[in-house]
Amino acid sequence: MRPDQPAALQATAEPRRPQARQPSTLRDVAEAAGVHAATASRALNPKTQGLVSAATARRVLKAAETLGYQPNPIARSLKTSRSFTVGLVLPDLTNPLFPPIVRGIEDVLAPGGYSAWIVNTDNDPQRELAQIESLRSRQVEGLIIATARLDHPLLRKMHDEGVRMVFVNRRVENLDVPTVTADDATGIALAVKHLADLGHTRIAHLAGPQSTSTGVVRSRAFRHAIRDHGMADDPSLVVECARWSEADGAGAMRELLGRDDRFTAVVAGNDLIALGCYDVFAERRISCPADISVVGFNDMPFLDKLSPPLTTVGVPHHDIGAEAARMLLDCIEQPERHPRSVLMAVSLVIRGSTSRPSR
Amino acid sequence: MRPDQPAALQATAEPRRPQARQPSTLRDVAEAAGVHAATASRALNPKTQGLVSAATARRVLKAAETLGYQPNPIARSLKTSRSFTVGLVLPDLTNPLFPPIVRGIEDVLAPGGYSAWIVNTDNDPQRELAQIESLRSRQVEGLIIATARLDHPLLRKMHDEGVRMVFVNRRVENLDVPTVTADDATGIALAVKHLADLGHTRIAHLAGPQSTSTGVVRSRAFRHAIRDHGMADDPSLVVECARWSEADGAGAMRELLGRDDRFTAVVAGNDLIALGCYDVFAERRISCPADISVVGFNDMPFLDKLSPPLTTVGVPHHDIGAEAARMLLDCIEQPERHPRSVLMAVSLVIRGSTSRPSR
DNA sequence: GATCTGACCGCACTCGATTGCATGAACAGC
DNA sequence: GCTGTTCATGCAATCGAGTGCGGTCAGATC
Repeated sequence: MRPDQPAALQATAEPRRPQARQPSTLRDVAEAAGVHAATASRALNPKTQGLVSAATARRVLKAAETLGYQPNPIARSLKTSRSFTVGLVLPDLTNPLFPPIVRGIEDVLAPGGYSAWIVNTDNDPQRELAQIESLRSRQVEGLIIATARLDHPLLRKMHDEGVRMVFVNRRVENLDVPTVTADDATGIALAVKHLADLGHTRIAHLAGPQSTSTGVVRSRAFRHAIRDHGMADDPSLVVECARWSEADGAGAMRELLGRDDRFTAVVAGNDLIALGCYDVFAERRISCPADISVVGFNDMPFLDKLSPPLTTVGVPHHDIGAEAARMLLDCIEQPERHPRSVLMAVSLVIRGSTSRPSR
Repeated sequence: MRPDQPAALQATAEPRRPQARQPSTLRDVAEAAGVHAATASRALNPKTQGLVSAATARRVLKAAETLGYQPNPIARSLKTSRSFTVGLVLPDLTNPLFPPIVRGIEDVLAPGGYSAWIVNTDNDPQRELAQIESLRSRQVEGLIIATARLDHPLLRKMHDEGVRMVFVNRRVENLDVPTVTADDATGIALAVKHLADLGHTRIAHLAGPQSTSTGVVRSRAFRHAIRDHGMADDPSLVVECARWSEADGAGAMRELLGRDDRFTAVVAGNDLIALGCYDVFAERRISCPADISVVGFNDMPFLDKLSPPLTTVGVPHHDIGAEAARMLLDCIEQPERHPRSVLMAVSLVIRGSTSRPSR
């Protein structure tokens, strides 16, 4: 004590910013309850509560309550090497396909006490590596991956290292990792059938990247469906897009129109590619669906407000996310359980971009 | 060594899952370099590297390199109480307005070595509290908040506690927190001027929630602009939406049509509200823009593909996020610097939903 | 009354990195 | 040859929580 020093000076010495009264720790609780920190720890943890007498447990709980004690997740993670966090690896959050999936994931994780950490890779392997390393160094307990390519050494290596993961939408060739995808083949079959029923006989396909399982499955399903309906499997009616993007969809559509304009309908690899078609239609004053019908895939938000509203294959975004999260939690909490993969049911959403052919 | 035991059995004893050879620690590096862990720590940290001789620093760096050493962020956080993580509090990620903002934030954070942790509140104060507490317990170094309401006790309390934060899009009444918003008033003025120039004389406004600063600023700007153009400030032409949603926008439009259908144009509080108008137009076979012109706000993605393409006020989403992140980093790294707020410039994006009035 | 049992609790260490302090060596100056 | 610096490095504590092990004490048993 130095009574000669003005109190005011002492006060101004420290609190430049109103110090967020630092949260109480386990030791504080222990002290308040008159026990050792170890005892407080056991009393607070349901799994070890039996090691403590009921009376002291109550005292500790009460102390924790009045102090508003919140365990420090960082300290806990350091000691237990658990984080109750999972990583979510997306190509790009601005693709409207993903936010509903994210919400589905979070809705399942939250009740289990887990949270998701979202990163974007922009389909750049460098970025992907950096982001995944960042997630792993933060002790995520598993990863939900939406960026898989058929040939994906990084993911293959991680699988060999025993990293727990679940794929959504896409898979890696010959890699036995639990996966949840839409039933792509059925979706494409529905789309082709719809067009065939309308009377289309020359149907083109703007395929997604053949470096992704989704692109391969959908384009293979397209060719099967075409033949199933007695049409010729004409390779000149299939164009591959390098990426799942509007710009690539537009490019592919221009390519297609350059090759042959006698087709009357297009099955796009996904909705963004279909949007690319719309761009080209606007450019060249092609009328949809009068001149060309278009079907998309995914039923991402707001398609019903397009001009014309896009006919597409509806997939249960939210459920896909939820199911992926459930699968990952299973991997974490019941490692012995055999991993499973699921196909989610799809349905055709018929809107204004498809009609009978006019030619 | 127990040569009597078959090697195969030894192999199967342990590695059910190919153990992710655990990452090397600072002690491993120190040992490899033949120094103490403390020395290794100093050698690896640029700020303390001067305390170590150049020769040992080199040895340590090399050892770290060959071992592929990555510092454990959890242990570091525990000791330094820094996390290089900021929290990002959104109402709902599925609102297409936010993903581009998120990307803007990440683009600024990443070069600084920071990451963002995204949470959704669904505008539910309970959830918001829980999510923010979760973020704070994870030692986030600051928060970027997109859920502010004019009256927001939680945020006010956090500000009093010295929590570093930045608001985006909206603010809290009388709370001096750095904020980055679009120039709402100018945007609305541009919209009204555009409609007035087209010849509209009865212009309605579907206001956003008046519990948000954005809702208040935009509706006030609307009334000012109306008077500036010599029109009557008729309260029956303004309807408030309870939330910034398509459904509420539709409800408000129905209400407006019930009151008076002589208006020829609508300034919607934001794009989602404008989409609600589209829904009602479809419902009642009202033609846009022939019967009623509509202007939105925000220029969220894909509006150009609507039918009709929506005229709206364009805001620099990416830059808003980037600027918010910069401001937060300033708060963190230069606490003495006086906080600033910025208005981002907007521009009118004229598309097909506005035309001269037909009546 | 000595011994045993078992419930309860505290000690001390650990997780991995950081940092104040102390030690030691090398070297200059007298 | 002795003292005083300076620089490099090691020691040990710390962040907050979790946990193996051992100690204490009450009550039961013979």
